[in-house]
This record gives sequence, structure tokens and C-alpha cells, in this order.
Amino acid sequence: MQASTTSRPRRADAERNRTRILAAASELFAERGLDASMPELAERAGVGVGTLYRAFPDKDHLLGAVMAERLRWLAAQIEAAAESADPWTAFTEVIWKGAALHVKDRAFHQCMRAALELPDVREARSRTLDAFQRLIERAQAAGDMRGDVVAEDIPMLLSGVGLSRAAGTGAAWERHLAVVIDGLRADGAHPLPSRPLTRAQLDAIVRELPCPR
Amino acid sequence: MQASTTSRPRRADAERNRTRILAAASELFAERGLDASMPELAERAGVGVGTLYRAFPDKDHLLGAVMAERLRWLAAQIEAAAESADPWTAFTEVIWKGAALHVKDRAFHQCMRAALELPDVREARSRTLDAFQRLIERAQAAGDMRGDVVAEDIPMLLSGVGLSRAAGTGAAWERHLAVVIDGLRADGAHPLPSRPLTRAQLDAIVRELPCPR
DNA sequence: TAGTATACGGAAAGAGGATTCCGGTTCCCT
DNA sequence: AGGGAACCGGAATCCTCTTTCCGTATACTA
Repeated sequence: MQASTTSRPRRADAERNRTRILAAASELFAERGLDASMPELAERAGVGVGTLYRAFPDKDHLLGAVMAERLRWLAAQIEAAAESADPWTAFTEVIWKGAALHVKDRAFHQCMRAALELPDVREARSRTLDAFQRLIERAQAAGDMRGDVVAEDIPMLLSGVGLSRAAGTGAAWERHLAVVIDGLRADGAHPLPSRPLTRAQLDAIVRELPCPR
Repeated sequence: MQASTTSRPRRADAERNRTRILAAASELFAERGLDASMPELAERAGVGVGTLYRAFPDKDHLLGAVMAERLRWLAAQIEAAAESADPWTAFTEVIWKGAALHVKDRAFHQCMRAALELPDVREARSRTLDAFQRLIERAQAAGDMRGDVVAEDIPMLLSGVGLSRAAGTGAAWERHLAVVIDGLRADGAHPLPSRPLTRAQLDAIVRELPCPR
């Protein structure tokens, strides 16, 4: 007797629609981010809303399916870079790719920065972090990367770069990334956190925030 | 005959409510960002929704009033820093304040990054840019800041830092800021944009984005 | 090719938020 | 003190999503 999980293969038209839905979601989420609505998604895929909900339980699962794939792609890039003979150069190349992902795919950017709890993404995310950690350690051992960075810093910095998509000219995000990369080099690094204001002073800023009129 | 614009002073209760509304909005927008709803705002201010709409034409005007005040405060900080005898140190201090603003005030962060068209903010924004430009030029002349930064880069970098509010530990954004500051120093700067991937390669990343299944 | 489980489309239900409306109240001026 | 303009509260309206429901159509199996 077969397992209940494999009750029967999907019907051919259902399979075809699932594919079209994923392709449409991949495009539309990239263009418009999480604001892409289910009716829009359905229209772009050329199906009815009901069909969306037969293929995926809800919007989060659809989004999760697309985002997890993006993350797995990125993880593969990082893993490859981590084996390079020149880890610093490999690192810069891979974070250019990661930044490009943030910039070109609004939904990816929104999901990464919000640490959204999406189906399937947790695993893919930790895979990227592991790969980053290994890559970083090799670049540090080679003396090219500052010693006080850790894997978790990278997605954080990349999210920031992704935010610069719309800023100023189209190439603004490239300037942003270049500044960040220079900040990660071993030469000229000043120890983190290098805070010129005390905790008390920072807290004071908030209290001090002037209320208009 | 008096000008039609100064028809009459606001009634005392209206003036009092306007003040309470601004105070409430200042708090609630900071805590919850643009998601703060008009009914919530009204409740926090201790007034009815209708009163909100008598004091401000719509949500954008209320938001704009609060944001413009924040920006003016920041502009004043930058202008003061621009006159300092040690422009680099003054610069680091002022961007710590700016980053703190992003981190502590969700709405400020959301507005700055989206370059939202809000009533009153355009003028305040250009004032901060002018002040940044002067401060930057002095820090560059002193040999402390890399020569290829311009005023527009700073709000962009700060937005990125502000994004790190929720990331990891509470102090993650301070690490982010410290990396950015090091990236802005004159020593160890590599010329912008220092792009390791060609335009064609970057474009390929997008096309290459794998569609799941 | 007939029968049936699956799948489809799109209308309707449900939810949440911005904005409007209006009967009742409060301030201000004389 | 009294009249009226200005103001108040919050129920009601309008809109835009997400998600559900169900009558109809299609693909698989015998």
C-alpha cells in the first residue's frame, strides 16, 4: 500500500498551471514586491484566483516557494566562492550578486530585511549563513578582510544596499556597495563598534526628538 | 480688509487638540511606522477620528508635519557640525545621530527610504543635503574623508543602517554603521565604483534567476 | 467513450483601514 | 447671559485586499 502523502500525481493541467503561476509570481514579486496582489498574480499567470489557491494554500506559501528558490541559488554561489583560491575576490563577487538580487527583486529584498517567517526559507537562509561564515573565515585568514565581521553581518549590509535601489541615479546602489566593501577590508579598519556617542547620548536623541509646533 | 488666509485664529480647544495629536503621532509613528492607523492615532491622542481630520486634511499631512520637524532637527545638527574645527569627528557624530533617528523612528526610516512626497518635507530635505555637502567638503579638505563621496550618498547609507534595526541583536545596527564609517575614510579607500562584475554579468543575474520547480 | 475525481474561473464573503457625515457640544464675542 | 460659528465623537461609508465557495469544465481510467 502506498503512503498517503503520494495519493496521486497532479493532473496535467494542474501541473502546467502551477508552473505558469510560479513563473508569473517570480516576475511580479520581483517588480512590485509584496504589494503584488493575488488577483494581479492570477491575471499575469492567465488563470483565475481560485486556481492560485488550489496550487498554493495562501499567498505566503507562494511567496515562500519563490523566495526559497532565490535563496538556494544565492547559497550555491556562496558555497562555490568559499572554495576559491582567492577568497576576498570571490567574496566581493558574490556580494555583488547578492546585492543585485536585492536590487532587482523587490520581494526578495523585503523578505530578507523583515526576516519574514516563510515556508521553506528558514533552511535556505541558514545554508547561506553557513557558507558566508566559511567564506569570511578564509578571507580573514588570507589577511584581506577585517577580523571582526561575522556571517550575520553580511545579509544585514546587503539589505542596506538593496534599499538604495530607487535612490538617486540608477547606479547609486553600486556606490553604496563599494563603500561597504571598503569598510570590510582589513587595511584601514577601525575596531567595531567605534561608537563616538555614549549609550546615554543616543538615548537622549530619542527623548530630544522635537515634537512639531 | 484682512487677507483671506488669516481668517481667524484657531479656537482654544482646537489648538490644544492639534498639539495632542502631533505628540501622539510623533510617538506612534516612531513605534509602528506608517502602519499606525488613524483610529489608533486618534485613540492615543485621546480624541475622535473626526478631530484628526479637522486638524489635518489627511494622513499624509499629519505624517508630513511630524517628519518635516525631524528633518529640520537633523538639518540643524548637520549645520552645526559643518562649522566644527574637526569636521571628520563632527561628521561621525552627526551620522550617529542620523542613524539613531532611523533606528528609533520607524516612520522616519520608511519615509526617508521611499523618498515619499510629503507636504513640507522637500524643503527640509534639501536643507540637510546642503549642510551635508558643506560638512563633507570640509572633511575631505582635511584629508580624513574619501574624495569621491557626495552629499546624496549619506542619506542613502543611513537608510541602509536604519534597516538593521531589527536584525540580530539590538546592537547590530551599530556594527553596520561602523563598517560604513570605515568605508568612508580616506585611508584605505578604493575608488568608487570598483565593480568586479560587468554590467552584462549583472544583467545576466536577473535573467538567470531560477524559477522554482 | 462514458463516468468520475480533479481542477477551473470568478463571484461573493470577510477583514481592515482611510475618509466622510452629522447630531450634539463647546468656545467666543457682545 | 445668549446666540451662533467652530468643533467634537464615532458610526457609517467606501475601497482594496485575501480567501472561500460552488456551478461548470476537463483530464484520466476502464
